Amino acid sequence: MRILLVEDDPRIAADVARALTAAGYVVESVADGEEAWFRGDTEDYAAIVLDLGLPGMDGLSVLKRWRRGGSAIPVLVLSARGNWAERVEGIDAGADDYLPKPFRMEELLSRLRAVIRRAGGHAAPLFEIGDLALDPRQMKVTLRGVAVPLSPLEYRLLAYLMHRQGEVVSQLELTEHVYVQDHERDSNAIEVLVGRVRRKIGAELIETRRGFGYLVPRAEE
Amino acid sequence: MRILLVEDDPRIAADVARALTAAGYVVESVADGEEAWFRGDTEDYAAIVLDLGLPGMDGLSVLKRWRRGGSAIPVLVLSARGNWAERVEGIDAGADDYLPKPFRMEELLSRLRAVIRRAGGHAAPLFEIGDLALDPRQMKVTLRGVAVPLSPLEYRLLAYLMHRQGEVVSQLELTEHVYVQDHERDSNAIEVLVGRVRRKIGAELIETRRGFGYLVPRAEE
DNA sequence: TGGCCGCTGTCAGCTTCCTGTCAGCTTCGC
DNA sequence: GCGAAGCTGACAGGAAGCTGACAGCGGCCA
Repeated sequence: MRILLVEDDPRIAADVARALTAAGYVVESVADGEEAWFRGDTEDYAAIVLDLGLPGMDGLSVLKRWRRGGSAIPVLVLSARGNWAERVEGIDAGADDYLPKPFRMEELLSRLRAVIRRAGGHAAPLFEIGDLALDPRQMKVTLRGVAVPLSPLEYRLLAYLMHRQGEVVSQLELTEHVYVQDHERDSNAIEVLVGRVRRKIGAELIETRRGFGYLVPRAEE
Repeated sequence: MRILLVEDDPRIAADVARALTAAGYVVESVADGEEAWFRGDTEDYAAIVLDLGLPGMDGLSVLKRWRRGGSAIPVLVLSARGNWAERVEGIDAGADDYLPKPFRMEELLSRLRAVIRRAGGHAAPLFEIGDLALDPRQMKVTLRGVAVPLSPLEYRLLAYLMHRQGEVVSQLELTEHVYVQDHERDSNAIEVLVGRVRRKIGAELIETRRGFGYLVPRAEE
C-alpha cells in the first residue's frame, strides 16, 4: 500500500517513513507543498500523511486544492501540538483525521489504518471476499478460517487488490504500490507474484484482464 | 462503582470524569500525587485511573507506594504521548494496564471495564493466552501454572507483545518500548531477546511475520 | 577485595525463506 | 493460426531471522 508522506522536517520524515515501511507500507516522501500537491493530484496513494507547516505552499492550501480538485484520498493531518485553530481548519479543509505532534508511532499507524479502512468503506478492520479474509492488524490472511502464509510482497499485493476490490488494477499500479522504488518495467515480477498468491489462495480470486491488469471480483458467491 | 481519577490537567480530568459518570461510575477526581496516594491508600475504589505526569508526587511513585503497601486495587495508567521511559517504568511498576494519550474515551472505558472485571475474579492474571498468563501487578509470568523466570527486558518484551495481542508489532516499535532510549538500529538485540523469551515460554507463542515484525496470536486453543 | 552469577549486547555462522530472472509453455484476441 | 500477453516451474543469490558462544558489566556475598 502506497502512502504519500508530506513532511519538511527531515528527522521526523525519516522516522515516520521508517515506521510506515516497517508496517508494510510503501512510502514516498515529499518535503514541500508544491511537490506534494502535484504528486497527490497525479498519483494514486492509499492515504496521505500531511504536515501542515510546510515551505512552498502550506499544508492546508494543498489539502484544499486536492479537495477542490475532487480528490477523496484519505488524508491524515499532523500539526503542532495544541494548535486548535489549525485543527479546526484542517478538519474544515477536508482532513479525515488529525494527529497532534508529538505523537506515538503506533498511534499514527492505528489512525492511518482507520482512515484507510474508512475510505475503503469497510466498517470492520477486515477485508472479506467469499471465504477469504484479510486482517491488516495481524497482517494475516485466512481462507475458510485457515491461515494462509504469505510473504511480505505477496501480502502487499493481495492487500492492495482487495483494498481496491472490484476495480481493475494495472500492472504498473501494482508495481508502484508493492515496491518501494521504481522497478524494471520489462520484468515479469508482478506476474510471478500474482501466480504465487493465486497458488496459495485459489486462482479464481484474482482475475486477469488481459491488456489491462488484475482485479479481485466484487461479489463472490 | 467508585473510581479514583488522578489527573492534573483540568480539561482532561473533566472530560474523563464526564465520560465515566455517564458510564455509571461514581468518580472522585484528584489532581496531585500526595492526595492521590492518601486517598488510594485509605479509601476503597473499584479501580484507579492514574495519570503519570503529576505535581507533588509523580504518578509512578504513587503507584509504587501503593503496591509496596500491599494494595491490589486495579490501576489503569495514562501515559503521555511519546514518553517511552514512563511507559516502560509503568509496566515495571505494576500497572494493570496502560493507555497512551491521547486516547478514545471508548477505549478508556473498555479497558477500565476489563481491569475491574479481572480484579473481581481476584488475583486473576491480566493477560492470558492458552497456557500462558502474565500478571502485571506481580510482574509474573506463568506457564501451565508454573512460574517462568524472565529477566526485566524479557518481561517487558513479552508484556508489550501480550498487551497488543493479535497485532503485528514491528522490531522498531519493540525497540522503542523495551528500551528507554534509542538503541542501535542495526543490532539484532530484539531478535536475540525474542529467541530467549521463546525458549522459556515456547516458540509457538510468538509468531514471526517476516519483513513486518512479531505478534502474539489472538485465539490460541 | 575478589569471585561468582545473572543479564544483555555483539558477533559469526547458519538456516530458512523470499524473490527476480529466465526459458518455455499456454491462452487469448484478432 | 499468429503474435502478444500472461503463466509456470526451476534456480540462484541474497535478505531476514535464529542461535550458540562469548565478553563486559554490575550486583551480591563471603
